[in-house]
Amino acid sequence: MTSPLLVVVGPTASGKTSLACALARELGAEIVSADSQQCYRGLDAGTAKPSPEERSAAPHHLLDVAEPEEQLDAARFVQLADAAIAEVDRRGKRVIVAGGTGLWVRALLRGLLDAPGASTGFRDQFRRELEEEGLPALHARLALVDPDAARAIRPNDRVRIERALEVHALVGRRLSELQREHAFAEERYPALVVHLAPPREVLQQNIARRTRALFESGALERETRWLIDRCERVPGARKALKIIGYGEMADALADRCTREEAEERVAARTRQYAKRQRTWFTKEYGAPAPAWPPDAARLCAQAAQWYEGASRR
RNA sequence: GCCCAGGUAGCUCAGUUGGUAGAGCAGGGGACUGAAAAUCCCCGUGUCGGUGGUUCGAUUCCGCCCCUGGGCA
Repeated sequence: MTSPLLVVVGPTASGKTSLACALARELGAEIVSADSQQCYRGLDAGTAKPSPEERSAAPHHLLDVAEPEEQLDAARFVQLADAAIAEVDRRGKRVIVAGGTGLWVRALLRGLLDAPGASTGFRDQFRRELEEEGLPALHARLALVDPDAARAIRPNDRVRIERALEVHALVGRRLSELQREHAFAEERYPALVVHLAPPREVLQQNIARRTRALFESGALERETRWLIDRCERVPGARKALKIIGYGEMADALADRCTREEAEERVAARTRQYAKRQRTWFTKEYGAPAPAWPPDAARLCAQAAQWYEGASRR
């Protein structure tokens, strides 16, 4: 009933898209994207979304499924991905999951604990309290209701302090307890994970080249102008300026910095992001094979055999 | 040619009333259960431009030299 998944993960600019497309073509598969930014409409070049040509070579799912001002979270992603996988499966085709958002891939394969999503009411209140009392007071409050969570969460990590308090306020149970019970123990899909990780120099070159092209082509500027215009009309769209590239380009357009500074900043943030991804995926799926570039034909044969075995079970 | 201001970490700079120096950024490592391209934690030896002098001791004070800005000729 649960279809087997070939999962391609790796840092940004590691070649996930082209490998996934090549495998999809050979295996007659469709691709489900696990990317927390490419799911938004209008943010294309800036998020390195697969091009129309790539998308016509292999059908992609979960790209362009939300507006930039909407918030797609990990739980919603899992729902959408489950539906997409089921639909592809129904048509008798194989599924490849490709993506760089570690939490989303983990949530898809092993589930999330059972708790409500973000509550705007709670978060507005939290923001007010944060201003009035300061973060240390809120961390101290967490220590009262959930000492284990308070110990595990750094006193400066406002995002996690907020979430832990939120869960406690909403369901009356400790987040630390829910985490202990869940422990990512679900096995939602049989999965073969391919962890792509180019050598550092290759990755840095790819990032530099991609960043250069983003600025040179004018695509980032065009998308940023569109986004800025949207920010003025649609509440909530501003959060997209946090995505690597758009905020920096917005700064350059408003003369808060030069284009060169913006480009350097974008490249640096991308490198840092890639490093966080490498850390996550290495911990999660082990160190990648040192051989580079990956042998697509061999992977393809392996994958075909694996799909075979997995669906026979 | 003269005058002024500088030359300290990969970059931008702080500092040492004389006891060989530290921030931000970059860089490296790590954490991560509905914001995750987010959020957070840890990591700082570098001929303190060169060379003489004064001194127990100079990156710090003095002389000369080199380099970079700016001004005057």
